[in-house]
Amino acid sequence: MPRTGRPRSFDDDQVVGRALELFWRRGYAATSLRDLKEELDVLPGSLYAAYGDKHGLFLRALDRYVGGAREQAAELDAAGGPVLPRVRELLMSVLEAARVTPGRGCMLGNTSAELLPADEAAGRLVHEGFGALEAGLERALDAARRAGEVRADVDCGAQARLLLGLMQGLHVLARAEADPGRLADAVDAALAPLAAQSR
Amino acid sequence: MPRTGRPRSFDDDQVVGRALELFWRRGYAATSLRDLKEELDVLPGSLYAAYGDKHGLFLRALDRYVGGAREQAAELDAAGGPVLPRVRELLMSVLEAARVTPGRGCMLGNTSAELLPADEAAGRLVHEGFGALEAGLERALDAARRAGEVRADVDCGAQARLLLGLMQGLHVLARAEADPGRLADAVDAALAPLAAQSR
DNA sequence: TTACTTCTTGAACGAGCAATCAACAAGTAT
DNA sequence: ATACTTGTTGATTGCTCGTTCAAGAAGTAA
Repeated sequence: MPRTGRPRSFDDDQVVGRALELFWRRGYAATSLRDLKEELDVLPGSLYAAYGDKHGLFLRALDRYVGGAREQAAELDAAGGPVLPRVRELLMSVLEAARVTPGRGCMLGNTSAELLPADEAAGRLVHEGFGALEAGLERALDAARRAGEVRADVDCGAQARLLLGLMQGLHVLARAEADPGRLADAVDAALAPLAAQSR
Repeated sequence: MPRTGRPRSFDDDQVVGRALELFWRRGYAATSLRDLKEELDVLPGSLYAAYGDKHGLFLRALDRYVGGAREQAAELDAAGGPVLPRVRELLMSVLEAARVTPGRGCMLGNTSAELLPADEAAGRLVHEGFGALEAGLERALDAARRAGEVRADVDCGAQARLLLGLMQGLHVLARAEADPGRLADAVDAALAPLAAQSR
């Protein structure tokens, strides 16, 4: 069935992507429609016609971020090979991101701090994102345990929650730290007890 | 030297305390002067005369929170006796607080997410608070190591940063979790490798 | 061409915001 | 009592916010 009417003048993917960048960097409330209009080059009326309201656009952007988190989680146990280095890389990338792109943190954690638990729609997406990361970590650790890379007596579920918690905490701490790299030894301290060969 | 002029009609400590409660629960931007006026029973003019502006009052409230964090940190290695149970209690209290008082999190983490690194004055206070907690944890673990409660090969500084990171992460995760208690096993997973007698 | 549908445009709306200020009140000092 | 200092009061300021809307533009359908 052919569509009728004037065609949309902007690219939906691109607008949601740029909106994500803004909401990620400045937060929900601190990002005004004026900011969005100037960064996205889309006038308020069009934004409202396409996404309902500011909150609707935010949810679209957050949903895209959750998709990215899902991909990151899937990569942890995608290919074979050692898992712990990939987990370490994921956590270290938090500190590296804080160094090269300060003041962004994690969109899930930011949203959690700013809008939860009041905003239920956002809460569902954040919960989904955290759930994907936790499940990805647990699957990866479990596979590593079966492969003998991780000690047999490790509770992979608990460890996954520990690592996810540390990851979110690093995002928070790194914001207040002039040199986020100072926190790197905490990552190794968390991973060391997992390795099968050590100790 | 005796003071002259009309005496202040409100109690400074009480006002700062209630302001902290508001900023803690709702965040900086989301707490309006109208909210403050109604909760504190102090009119805008008086607030500005006493604290300069909204941001000044916020810094006073944040400073008080930092003082509380400092006390918590000091209690970790104050009296003698086993340290690990007290550290465990500190982390578990995060989950308990999320259950009984949902949506508050940690004022340091909240401020970090909302205002850092842009707000330098707030940044100094948050850095001070995190620093006090990290130092308190490290001192406590170090004392426990000397007492034989903690394994001799533990890097107490790295562990302190790990535990502080986990603590902040739990604040973030607990907001998105219907049952924060689900995260308790992550706390035990973090502490288990420290204990001298285990394994 | 004409009718119809959808999207864009940009000004405008009411609401809420942080902050101000002149008039007034309540103390102290002499 | 008078002068002086500081605090309170609450209406008001200018501004920014998210949102709306009527008019026009750009496409399809017949």
